[in-house]
Amino acid sequence: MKYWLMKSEPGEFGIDDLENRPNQTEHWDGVRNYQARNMLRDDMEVGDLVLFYHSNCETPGIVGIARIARSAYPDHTAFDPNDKHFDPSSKQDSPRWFMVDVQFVRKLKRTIALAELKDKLELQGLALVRKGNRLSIMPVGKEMWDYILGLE
DNA sequence: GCCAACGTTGGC
DNA sequence: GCCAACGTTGGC
Repeated sequence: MKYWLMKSEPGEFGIDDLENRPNQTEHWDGVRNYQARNMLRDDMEVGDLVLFYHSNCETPGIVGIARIARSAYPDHTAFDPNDKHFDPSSKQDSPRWFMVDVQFVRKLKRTIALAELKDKLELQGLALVRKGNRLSIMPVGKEMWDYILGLE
């Protein structure tokens, strides 16, 4: 089993939104970055666990845990001209973009803020804390996973 | 709202 | 293939 971190803007789709979805499950659409896509498409498997991260908000940080409920399949929002993630170069018979389904597991007791994570020597290898990092999906090693949840 | 960092596009 | 211009991400 693998571990991940996925970013979302709570104003768009936050941990509370996931918790309140039917089945507490939602597809994770809109990934439009090749590096993130490749990991999502090639490496994410059902049962993998995810740190749910809130970005672009008052206190950016990790707020909950989710699990992968379905592995990659074509991101249909890329086919829809009315969707803000529309990409005319993604075709039905050769999709460029993919998504997975993510299921709510639990919220953390508190937000583990980015500012706090940045201070930890143990996490210096994590892409999240590197300056200028913009990757919205990234792998998290088991040791870092355990360490981060130990901060809760 | 500002702006640094980064990715993508397209002219050459 | 280079690189300037532009768009986006996301912390602050």
